[in-house]
Amino acid sequence: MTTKTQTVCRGRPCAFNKEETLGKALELFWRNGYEGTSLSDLTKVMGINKPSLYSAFGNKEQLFLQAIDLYEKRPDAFFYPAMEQKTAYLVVQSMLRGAADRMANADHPQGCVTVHGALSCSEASATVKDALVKRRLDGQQALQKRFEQAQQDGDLPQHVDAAILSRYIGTVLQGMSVQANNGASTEDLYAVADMVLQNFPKA
Amino acid sequence: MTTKTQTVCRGRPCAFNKEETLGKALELFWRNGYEGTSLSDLTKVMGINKPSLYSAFGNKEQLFLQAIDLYEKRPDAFFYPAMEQKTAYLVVQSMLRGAADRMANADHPQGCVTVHGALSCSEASATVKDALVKRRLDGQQALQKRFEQAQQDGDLPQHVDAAILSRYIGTVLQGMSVQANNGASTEDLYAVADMVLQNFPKA
DNA sequence: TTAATTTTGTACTGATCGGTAAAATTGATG
DNA sequence: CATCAATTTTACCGATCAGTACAAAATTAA
Repeated sequence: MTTKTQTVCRGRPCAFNKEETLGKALELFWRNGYEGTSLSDLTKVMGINKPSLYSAFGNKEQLFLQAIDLYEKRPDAFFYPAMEQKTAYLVVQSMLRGAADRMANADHPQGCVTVHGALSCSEASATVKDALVKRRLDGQQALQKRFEQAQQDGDLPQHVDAAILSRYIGTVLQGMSVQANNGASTEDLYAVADMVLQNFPKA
Repeated sequence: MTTKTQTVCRGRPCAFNKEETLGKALELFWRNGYEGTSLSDLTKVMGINKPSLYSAFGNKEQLFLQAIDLYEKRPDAFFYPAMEQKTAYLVVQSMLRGAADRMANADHPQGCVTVHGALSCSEASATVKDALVKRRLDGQQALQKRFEQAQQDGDLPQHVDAAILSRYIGTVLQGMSVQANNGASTEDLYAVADMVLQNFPKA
């Protein structure tokens, strides 16, 4: 158990910044998927050798899971932060526009790594696939809870089924991830987002 | 160039039905993706040896592309057939309900192989990924043309942007594929489809 | 029967896969 | 300076990857 910044430790100090290195792994997994990324690719991009990678992150699978953790916590994550908007409409607006901005951003791979990381894979990688499915379902459920809260707050009509609405928004977000993979621009995705927002149930 | 049924040929006859065998390859690619499927997996499920596979289908990449061709032409394909409905609304209704039915059908892998086959992959498989992107864009463009026809027919309002509407529907369909991968049932997907249909622009 | 032709099963190729053993290197501690 | 602990580099492991050489088997044509 090593802490990220160098704790006062004996022995040779770690020559790389763990979080920064993990970010490079994330970028690679994001672009090429879990099975499309090899350890040689990883060590090359991360700038470390395999034994360093294994001692710092465990193995390929654990490295991936840690990269996904970083993905959801990184500064320009948009999903969970959007949940803090004041009304259901504003939550969805922030979420869809955030998705349009980020998913087609050329500074990093297109789409969402939670969708692209391991949508289909061999049975050997089932653990990773299941972890991503769980992330997606967790996000959807959190959104459902947010909609239920909005109904209590009075900014989302009572007749709306929060489970179905959150599934619908989740569907659009995941579809936008595929669209970004198709080469859709932020502008293209904004148009889709607006279409959803125009029909969003009003209080 | 061998034709599918046995042409009158010299030499030892082919011991397997090419299209049927291709169907088994499709099922495997569909479930595990292009890179998640190995030649050993393929030969095992197809019931043939590697030299037979190579002489009949070329190589792994060409086998995949032929499997995708089969996918779009198989009896329970839903996308292009839906295009023949009489109005834009009916086209979309048929498309979304067909997707809900087929994508969560337990008789075969969930979702759409055009989305799941190679969403992310190593650069070595870029050809396959690009082929799938092209399929998705082709489908979306065909839908756009259908919407433009509907506007001429008078069953879709003129003010609607056919390009944006087709992108929106494509987004939902692709999102439904991910939802099916998450374990969503046909019922779940129907609810999403209904949500889209309720807000679909009326003539 | 024999020759020609095609597919079959077996066994193999070099390359790469994820993962690790072992020794050299680095730095803090005494 | 010597000791100890951790990380580094180098080299390797068995397994699997996609793809193929080759000869036995099966069929038609002569």
